[in-house]
Amino acid sequence: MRYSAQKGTRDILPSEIIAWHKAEETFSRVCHRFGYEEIRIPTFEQTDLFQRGVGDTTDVVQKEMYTFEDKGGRSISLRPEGTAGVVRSFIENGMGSLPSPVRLFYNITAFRYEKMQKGRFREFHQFGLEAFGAQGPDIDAEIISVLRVFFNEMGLKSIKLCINSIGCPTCRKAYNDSLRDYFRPHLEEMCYDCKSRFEKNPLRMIDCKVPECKVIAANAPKLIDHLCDDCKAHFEGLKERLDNIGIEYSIDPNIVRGLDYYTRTVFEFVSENVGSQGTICGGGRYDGLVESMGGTAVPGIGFAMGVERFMLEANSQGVDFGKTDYVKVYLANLSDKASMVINKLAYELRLKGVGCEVDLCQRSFRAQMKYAGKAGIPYVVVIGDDELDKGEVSIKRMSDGTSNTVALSNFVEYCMNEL
RNA sequence: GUGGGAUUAGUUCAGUUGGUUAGAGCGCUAGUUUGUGGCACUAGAUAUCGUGGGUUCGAGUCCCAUAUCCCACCCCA
Repeated sequence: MRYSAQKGTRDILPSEIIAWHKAEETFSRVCHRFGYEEIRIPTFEQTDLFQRGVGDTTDVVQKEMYTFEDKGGRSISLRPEGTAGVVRSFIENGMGSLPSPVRLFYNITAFRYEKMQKGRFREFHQFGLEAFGAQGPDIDAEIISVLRVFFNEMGLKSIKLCINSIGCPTCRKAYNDSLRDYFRPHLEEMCYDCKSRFEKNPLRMIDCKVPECKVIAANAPKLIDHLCDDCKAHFEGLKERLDNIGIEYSIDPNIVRGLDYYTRTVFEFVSENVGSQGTICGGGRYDGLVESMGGTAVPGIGFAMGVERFMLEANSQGVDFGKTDYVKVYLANLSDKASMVINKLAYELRLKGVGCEVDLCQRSFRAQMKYAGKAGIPYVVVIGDDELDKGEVSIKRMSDGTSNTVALSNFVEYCMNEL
């Protein structure tokens, strides 16, 4: 045990990969069904892209990025999320001139230098999606419904949707003023951090974890009650659309996304079972982001789902991912002569698209049967000198032990059609 | 960044107040009279007991350090 996987990284072994394929395939299928197309973006970008895109003041950028200098002296960072890179690509490739909306999805790894715990890794996977150029709440409802369809297709029940609006820069400014009015009389009783937050970012005072502050903050005005008319109309529009298509949600005024770029709609899909890492998916609108990263003013919206967390939830809900059936038939040999014929047959089967296995370990016949049984291979054909003489083989179905006799000359075709 | 638990075979774990060659289940390999698997039975392989120090006649067991894993807080996906 010389080497072990680095902290926060893990191997996804063959026993798990079935579930991953199912999830990846389902996500991509559902996205395609809505008109989204896949994009693949680089694993690293220049550090500045994330500082600007994700936000200089966020925890993610301040202390969780894998940043290093390359041999040309450039500061490079492994992507901590997908949106910044997709926005960069959108601008760089002139996608603004494509018919709106431009809808993209992705399946990426991302990297955050964090202390690990359940459902949190340093290298982790995200399914994500971004849509550019749609202003109104229809697209908000659409991306939420992408997720609902995905969960439904995967057989997941009871994933709770929480929505909120965090307004636009205009209403946030007004809201900050009313927050200061509220907190000003209580400021003396509050913690050091909150006192310093008071001027800079009173929004943060709301989710302070110090018990005394919590009591005071409980009755603070909610941003959602102080939205400007446009933002309020947008939020009402979203609720109306979700109601219309029958997607349930609850409004959680405490959802404040950790990434700076969000505006208006923010939402989360939360596990109802588990607690702390229960946020399976988070997303929202980012109307100012493209412009702030050097593009034209184009509204955007997207989400990212933590695939590891999704898997955790799927497993705890007992989702059945099925099993693979790549190998259809095992060709057991009874002699060296038969083994030669078998190798030829196996090659031909594989050329024709039938998965099969043969003995590679010089095992006894009995051991070959044991192997085929343990490997879960559904059919076994035994070939020895008798079969070669008669020109006939019998194909045994392992599930019930019954067998069929087939002419050797017809064997490949039989496998292609019947197994 | 703060706090808690753990580390013994491929894996899950046992290991008494410190005392001889460190155990079990599962898995793996082979076999149970030579041509039909899953069950059962028999045999076998595999451990520098996380690493480095220390105490002791003697350490898997006690002490110190360190690494790693797991979990919670914070934050997030």
